[in-house]
Amino acid sequence: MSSPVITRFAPSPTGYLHIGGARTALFNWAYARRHGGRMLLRIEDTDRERSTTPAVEAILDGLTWLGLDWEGEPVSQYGRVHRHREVAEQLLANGNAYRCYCSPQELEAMRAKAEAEKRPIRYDGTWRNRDPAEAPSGIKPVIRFRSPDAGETVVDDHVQGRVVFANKDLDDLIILRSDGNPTYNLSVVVDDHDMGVTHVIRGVDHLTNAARQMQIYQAMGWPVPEMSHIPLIHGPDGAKLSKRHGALGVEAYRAMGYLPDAMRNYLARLGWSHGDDEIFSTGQLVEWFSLENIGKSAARFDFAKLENLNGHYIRHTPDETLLAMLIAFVPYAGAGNTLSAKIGATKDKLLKAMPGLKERAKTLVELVNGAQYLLASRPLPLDEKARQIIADGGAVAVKQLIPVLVAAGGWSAAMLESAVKAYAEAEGIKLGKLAQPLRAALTGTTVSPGIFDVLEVLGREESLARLRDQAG
RNA sequence: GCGCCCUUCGUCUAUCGGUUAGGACGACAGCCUUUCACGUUGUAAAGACGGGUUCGACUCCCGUAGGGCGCGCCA
Repeated sequence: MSSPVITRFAPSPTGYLHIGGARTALFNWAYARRHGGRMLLRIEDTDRERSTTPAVEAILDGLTWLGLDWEGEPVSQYGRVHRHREVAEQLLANGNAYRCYCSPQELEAMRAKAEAEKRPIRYDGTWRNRDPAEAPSGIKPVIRFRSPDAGETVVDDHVQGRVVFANKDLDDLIILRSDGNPTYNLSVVVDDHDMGVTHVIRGVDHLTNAARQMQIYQAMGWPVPEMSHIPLIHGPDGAKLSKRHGALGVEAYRAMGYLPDAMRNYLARLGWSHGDDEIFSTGQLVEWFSLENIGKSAARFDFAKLENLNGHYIRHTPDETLLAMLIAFVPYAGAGNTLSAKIGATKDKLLKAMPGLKERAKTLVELVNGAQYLLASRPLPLDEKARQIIADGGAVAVKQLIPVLVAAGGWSAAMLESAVKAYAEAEGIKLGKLAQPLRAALTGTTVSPGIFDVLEVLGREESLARLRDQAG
């Protein structure tokens, strides 16, 4: 029996859960599920300056919204500093680490010089073999890991393949800061080891770290977990994600009205594939997921495709469920909470209109917008100009009434206009005759997006019925 | 600058030496619908470039170009 799979998602709480992190979490989650294992959650909060509690909450929220659950309580990395220090001391004791008394200024100068001379930017090993007796007084040392200076370190990665690093290119990294706090590469190794993580799945930006971490594993005589470094997600323009496009937190996607199911499906398909399958359930994802089918190149985030998928999921969600989702969504839409009361009060009508509504919406935002004609309070709020137009009447008024309706009731202009025209044509009557029923629409009770529904509001049910018969 | 990685339609991808290079989104055109949407049919659209290896390369190797990531007392 092989040991159970344990994966982990280890975000640093310096901001929201961004889209790349969400996908990393999804892959870790899917892999663990696939193999009947567990996914752990560890908050990498050793950077006390930048870690915040709201960020932790945002991450937990995001994961929960996406439906990605983890095993047990989230582990605070900072809560384990004592253990990290202990390991650093151990490394020091067995000669795999040493104290370095270089000041930050010296290091900065070292980097600047290397850059000016177009040499690789690395720590020069000043204190590597220097007698600690020469240590300047008053300077608190850091502890550096003694990286092997010859040979190579090989990362056998499930996604990247066999990646070889020459040890001479890996300098002696700091594992314990002068203030006694551990740094990332040490903490990760210690935690992954102590937590029994068997599979590390994270972004390729950690590939070089993987090599350094392997050296620490080896120095400690610990088994190295299976590594998988997944490609990054780029913005639509191929460049790094920026705030303007994909680098939004998942809560932004929730606010845009995307469904978690669609999100999961889209994210899974971004960089991973199962033949030609495009739309699949989470169950299928779990059943099919494998590291081997993760591509190696970065993928661009494509809103159009996400939107299409989301429309699919909206259409295939049962009306009652969708209504519930809509109600739950409103507080996140940022449109103001007055809507939520209205939706509550309009539940029955909404549910009735849902079949027509959901076919036309690609996001929950569009769904709300499409339902405006139901949500708008009657009589519709009219400005002075609109009032005058209504007071008038006659043929000209129809064309003027349409914009009023559009503005006041949330109809689509194109839809309403063509509906009115088509209706007049079908009835063989002049457009002007419709002024009165259009006025009624402003104070009436209900309409829905299709032409038949708009006609309903015009109060001509009998003609409507006739048209429907004609249509078959 | 040094190291590592990547490169198939506009985008996400399939292909794991032999295919008319397939699918999806998007685009365009038609059908359905007396609107919109949904649905549906079809069309255009790709192996970065140059060398090898091979009977045969999108697929393997080398180089070039382009892109990405890393090189913090950040994670």
